[in-house]
Amino acid sequence: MTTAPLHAWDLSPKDAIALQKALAGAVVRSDRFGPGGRRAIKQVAGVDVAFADGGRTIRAAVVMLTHPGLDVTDQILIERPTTFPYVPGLLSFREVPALLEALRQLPTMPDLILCDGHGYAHPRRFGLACHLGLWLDVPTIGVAKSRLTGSHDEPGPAKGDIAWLLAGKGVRPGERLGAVLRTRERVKPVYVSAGHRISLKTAVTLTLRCATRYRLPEPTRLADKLSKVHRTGS
DNA sequence: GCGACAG
DNA sequence: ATCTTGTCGC
Repeated sequence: MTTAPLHAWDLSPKDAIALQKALAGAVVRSDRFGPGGRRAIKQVAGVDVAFADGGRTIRAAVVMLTHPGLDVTDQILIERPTTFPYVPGLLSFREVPALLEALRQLPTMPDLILCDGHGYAHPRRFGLACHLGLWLDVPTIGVAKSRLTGSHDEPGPAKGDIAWLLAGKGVRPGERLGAVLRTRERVKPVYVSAGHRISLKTAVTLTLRCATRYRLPEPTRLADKLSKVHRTGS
């Protein structure tokens, strides 16, 4: 096998997996906000994508909000051809390129990004949130709606209740990969895991802080809504 | 070999 | 993810 380019998105599945293994070790899983590593979070962004034309077009959306006020300050929506198929475990190669194009159109880079998908809770510990965060060197959190890997018990029924997502057989079995968090009473929980430059504990705290009255935290919920806005409205 | 499998 | 209508409940 040839050496996988350290910065390319059009890789074969085999090379994409090799790249994930090579970059996983560079992900920082402790709190390092801002240039100095301890700046306050004043801006938080949510990102998500949707597909159109039977999957041939990918639409990336980013919504910027103030923190902790959660007032929307910027909204970006871009479209481009889909270039990578959906392959479990390789989601970042399909969505990150479009997300980067949308994020670079923001007037300023956010202090934190909430992603729709897993971060550390990934077969090779390199989910979409890790990949995007490492690429931009910005703190990121993975907030997924369903499980990709690992096992867990059912969290309590109250808002804020959690259950740990634990690794199955493989390297470090039983390792804590993320948290299954109940963001609203009696609603299906979400899976929270660290992306880049953040600890799991802080990821859970911030996700909960952004989850005001819906199952999904505001940044991600609004980005999801924006990505599905068809051309006609404004 | 047989399932599982983010969006 | 997307394809799809109405409907039950707070």
